[in-house]
Amino acid sequence: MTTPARDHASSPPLTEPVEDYLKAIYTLERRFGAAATSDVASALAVAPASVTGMIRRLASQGYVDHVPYRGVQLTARGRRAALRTIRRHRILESYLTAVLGYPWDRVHDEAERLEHAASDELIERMATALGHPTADPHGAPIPTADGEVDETAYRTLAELPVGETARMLRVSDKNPSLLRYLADIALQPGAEVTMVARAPFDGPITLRIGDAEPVVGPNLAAQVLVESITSSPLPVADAPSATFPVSTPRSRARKPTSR
Amino acid sequence: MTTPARDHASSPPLTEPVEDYLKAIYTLERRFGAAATSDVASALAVAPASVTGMIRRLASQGYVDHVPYRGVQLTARGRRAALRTIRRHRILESYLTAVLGYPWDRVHDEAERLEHAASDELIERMATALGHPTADPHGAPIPTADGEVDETAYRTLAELPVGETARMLRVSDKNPSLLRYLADIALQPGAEVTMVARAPFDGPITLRIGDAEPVVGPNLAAQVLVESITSSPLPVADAPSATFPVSTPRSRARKPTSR
DNA sequence: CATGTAATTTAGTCGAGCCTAAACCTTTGG
DNA sequence: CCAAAGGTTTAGGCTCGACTAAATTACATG
Repeated sequence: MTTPARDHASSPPLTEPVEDYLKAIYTLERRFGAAATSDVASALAVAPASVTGMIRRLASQGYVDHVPYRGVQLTARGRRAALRTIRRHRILESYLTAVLGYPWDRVHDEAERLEHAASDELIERMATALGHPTADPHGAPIPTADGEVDETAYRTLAELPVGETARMLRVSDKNPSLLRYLADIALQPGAEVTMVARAPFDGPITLRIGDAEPVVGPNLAAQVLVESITSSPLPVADAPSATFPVSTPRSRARKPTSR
Repeated sequence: MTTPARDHASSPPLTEPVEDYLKAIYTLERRFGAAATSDVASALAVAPASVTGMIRRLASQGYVDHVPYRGVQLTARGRRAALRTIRRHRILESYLTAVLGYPWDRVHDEAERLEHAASDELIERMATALGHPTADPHGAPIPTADGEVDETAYRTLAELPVGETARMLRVSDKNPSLLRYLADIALQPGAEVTMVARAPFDGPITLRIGDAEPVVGPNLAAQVLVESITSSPLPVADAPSATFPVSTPRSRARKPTSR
């Protein structure tokens, strides 16, 4: 052991913009395999040229691999950093919702700012206070402190065959009015939803949630992730649970295939 | 009423450094009547020339009045901004201590970062959760949401005459090891302390706190603010209070005399 | 009252992140 | 297969907040 390989030493602390870039790249990479400059730019509301500049810096510090004109991918180091920020964000959202009574459509912005300022200690205290939740209020899985996440790709509600019932798992936290509407029709993580009918040509979709039969557009349905309920009829609501759904644990993290 | 005097409209949001400068200037101004460039510099660990630069900007935006070579003072606008940040800081400290179990010697740094990121809504939710405390864990008064603070200048423990008893009110939150020591000898806000003896020539000071008689240096005693107990014998501890002392309300805010 | 010292300000730079405009690849459609 | 269209990068600038070094002011003291 010459150099003790202090590999994941805490590194110099990342700036706020850097954390935001890494988070955005992580998400885009998950979705498309690599993050395009213009997608990062619009995710961060920044000019494409600015992205190129930042990417150069990130690459020089070993957070991303960049093939000019071809997009970026996170290195292991970059991935670790991104997941750390995402963990903070999701624990903050969980805490704000469960403990401080924030409505689920308004936690995102708050968490977005706090995630850069909160110490590891604070985050872990919050996680402990919550009993180490595995998902945030929108159903997004919370990475563990050492960078494991469930990255399973679930189906969207739009893809659910007519007649089938599924459990609502997750929705993006970024659209407050969508979230308010979903709360209205009781389509929240943990809820059971049945595909009653789907009009042709991307027409309206009729669901059953509890006793109600809301009709929603295909765009909305495409934003909601679900998991088919094939097995047990229904194990009832899992507990006298609070406002905040502690989702069932899902499959373990999985390293991205390096193609 | 022509122009509705939207005087304290929220203004453009302040940057982190600006909030830090205003806070530092506020504190120094309270202590010395005006803030000297070099004092601001050392409070913020920044070069004096940097302070001059920032002060120029703050003055041009109406947050401070600057007389070159003579120091700065906050304008009403600057004072409002400073107190807003201070309120955030102190509520955060209170919350972290009372709800999340932070020890009082370690809340400062965390609050220092969060105070720039937390929204008004978050701060008010925390304040509500705590029952709108009037002082933080170190005894510092919490400004109200509309900028009122108790600015009474209390005596230090070092000034307490021999034989007199006082109530410990406050100590700076910035020195963790001092805070740990104070906790050791039970010298915390609300505690009763008696001046037993004071050795001459700034010698050691003997106190009585409960049944113990700790001996402390004059430097320490000078950092602790107290209030003489002249009136009632002692109204007992005010409640089955938590770890966090909700100090008694003190006299109202008072505008600084403009000399 | 002159002068040395300490505090303050000016002058000139720098890096981080952002911008616009212009040049440059890649891809795709004719 | 060639050219237009998009996406990407380069070039050149800007602001904020910091720095050092050098000039300037205020003040204490002999």
